[in-house]
Amino acid sequence: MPRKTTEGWLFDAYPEPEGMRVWIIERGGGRRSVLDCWRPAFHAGGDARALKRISDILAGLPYPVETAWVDKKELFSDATLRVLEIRVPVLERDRLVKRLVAMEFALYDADMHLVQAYHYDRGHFPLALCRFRLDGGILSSFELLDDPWSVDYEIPSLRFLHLSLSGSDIAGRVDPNHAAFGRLSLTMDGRTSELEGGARDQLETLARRLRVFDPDVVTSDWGDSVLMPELERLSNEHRIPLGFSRDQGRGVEGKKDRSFFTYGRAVYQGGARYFFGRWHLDGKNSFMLRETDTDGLFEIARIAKIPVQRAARCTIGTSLSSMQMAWASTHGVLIPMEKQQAEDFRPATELLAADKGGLVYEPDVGWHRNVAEYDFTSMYPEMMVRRNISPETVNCPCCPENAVPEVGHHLCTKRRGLVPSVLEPILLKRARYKALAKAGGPDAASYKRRAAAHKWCLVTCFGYLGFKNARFGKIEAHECVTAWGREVLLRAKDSVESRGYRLLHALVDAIWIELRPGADLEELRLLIEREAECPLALEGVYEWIRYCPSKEDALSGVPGRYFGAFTNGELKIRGIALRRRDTPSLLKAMQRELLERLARVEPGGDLKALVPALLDIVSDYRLRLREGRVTAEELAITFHLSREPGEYVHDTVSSLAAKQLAATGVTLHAGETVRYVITAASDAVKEWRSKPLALMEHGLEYDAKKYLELLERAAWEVLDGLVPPPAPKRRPQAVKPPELPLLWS
DNA sequence: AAAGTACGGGG
DNA sequence: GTGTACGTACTTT
Repeated sequence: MPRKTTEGWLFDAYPEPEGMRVWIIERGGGRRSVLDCWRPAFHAGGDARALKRISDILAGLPYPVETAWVDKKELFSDATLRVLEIRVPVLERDRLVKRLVAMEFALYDADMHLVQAYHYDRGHFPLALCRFRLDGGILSSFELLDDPWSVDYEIPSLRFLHLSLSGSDIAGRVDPNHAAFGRLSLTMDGRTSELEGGARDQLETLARRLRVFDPDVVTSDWGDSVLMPELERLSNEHRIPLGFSRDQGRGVEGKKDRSFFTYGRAVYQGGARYFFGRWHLDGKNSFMLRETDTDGLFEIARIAKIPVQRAARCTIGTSLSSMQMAWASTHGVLIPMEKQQAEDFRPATELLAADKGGLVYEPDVGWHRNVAEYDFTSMYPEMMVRRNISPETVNCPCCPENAVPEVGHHLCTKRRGLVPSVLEPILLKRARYKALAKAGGPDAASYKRRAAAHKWCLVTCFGYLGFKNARFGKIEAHECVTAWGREVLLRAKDSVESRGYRLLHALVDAIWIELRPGADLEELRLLIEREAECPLALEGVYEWIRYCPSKEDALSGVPGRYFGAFTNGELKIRGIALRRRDTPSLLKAMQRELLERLARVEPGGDLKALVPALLDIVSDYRLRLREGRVTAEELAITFHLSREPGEYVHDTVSSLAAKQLAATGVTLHAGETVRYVITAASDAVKEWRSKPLALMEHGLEYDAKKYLELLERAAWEVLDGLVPPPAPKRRPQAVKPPELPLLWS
């Protein structure tokens, strides 16, 4: 058997009966697969009797089992436990674990994703550069030449092939679920070609291109939900194997589609299609790809040790979980099968104090000039790292004196927590990427996307602490974070006000200060940062900023609704129609035009002087609506289904649009998106009230009166406070959108 | 008046 | 293979 060493990147890994099949992209360009005879380990604890019973079961298994006694740490108690380490063939683990769990044995490290467990155990990660020692087809050892925390790692030069359906995005159709199956397009080396001929010819061409070009990555639009399933069907029907997997012995693995809830909204994920020895990445079914492209995706795969195809499709919570498990695994800490920690009992009064989230002030409603905004950078992760907040460090038996403000919890000072240990390198790496991006250069954009990927990890980490199903979550730890966050903001407020500045607004991790002439911004920043004990950055100085009033009560403000222009002319907009996905793009464009005009005011200039120009803008849009100079695209309302169409109780224009689509045979899931136009908002015939773009065959029909109403509302949202309030008519509140002739004539 | 429903955030 | 916030605005019944 030939022995050799080769330098290359660990490209793919998946289980086989004898171990892990590993694909390597060699520095010289070769693609080869080898077998790593690895077996996963899990651990069993319990008393002597229980372990004896396990030994008996293991002895009766028809395959080889390795066992050893090892000492491991139990995370929450910090106790050392002697446990039985069990190693079995990869493909046997899940069945054995299921059997032992059913017999109520205490198992650890037993339900991790197998490929992730492989990476933790071996100490490598996806896309790691290694020197591999090969013994024929066997991977006998390797040397890691890479570091997941390095910022300037090399990525192998990958061959991409992009698959899409032409005609799948036509006429505002959101995805091909709602359109006919189009023609297949291939893009390689920047050249796109449409496949010609009937299904047979197209399949043969595709199979040939895959074979000849041999891509490492097949990217697609809607590959998971539509393209791959359809190609599979055709491939079976015409008996033309496509060879998507580079591994000749493997087909394509399918995962079922699902709808789930996250951040209070439904998400629909099309069933995944995984390849072997090659990747399939569906750009339309991956949050990470959409947000951060392959730069962020590879970054996540490397630090979370999750295979790239999977990292593309899983939520960041899963990636974060993996980082925590990797940390536990390398630090000899036992990983529980599922979340077992119950919430500690607390008296009702404490619960009340602890349940508050971030601190929120009511802004000083109105238009303001010369305002500085400072943000605490990564406030929650910073608190976790700085204050050592982790599920196992909360209310430890040893440090009652290290109290957390308000909530009645305390934190350990003796033992470094798992969560801060995992977060600290992420915070540092993100800061390095941000600095590199700021420095410019050819890779600046790539660094920026990697920093964005890290940002998502940091954002998620806080939420995950309070998630009841998280393996390492604990609600008390979550409460400590928000409590410290509130303390930081309170200190900042005191710090600002004690220097005689006026605080206009404060929101979780941001503060807005009315500046005095000659104020030293950096001095102020340092002062607040020192007193609040959290890193602070100047977000910018506003030439003007408006805090919008509540529409229920014109005298009170809404914390998250404001817009302003920085002195450099850039806009920051929050909470108004322009920011909402369900606002027609026509109205977004109008609001943006108004705001951009306002942003061009000369320093210290009079905003009210711009009113005539602003009213002209509104008039133009109004006229366009009246004269029909608008497209369906501009009027379309994008609407996110929170349930299946049939489950809606009320017939809103949105649910009616969804129901119409469903009636034509389109299966819509919670979490999917429908775009529609309001055709006749109050028509007695409900199906005539709105129309999905996908069903729009003839000319555009729209409810001009309704859209004009929405337009006035959107215009008013920006202009309120600059133009005189409309005379009250039947409705007494001055904040209601004005009647047309009164204000705009 | 009450209940149903959608949205944002982070950059 | 997983975060069912939480407050506001608007609509339907």
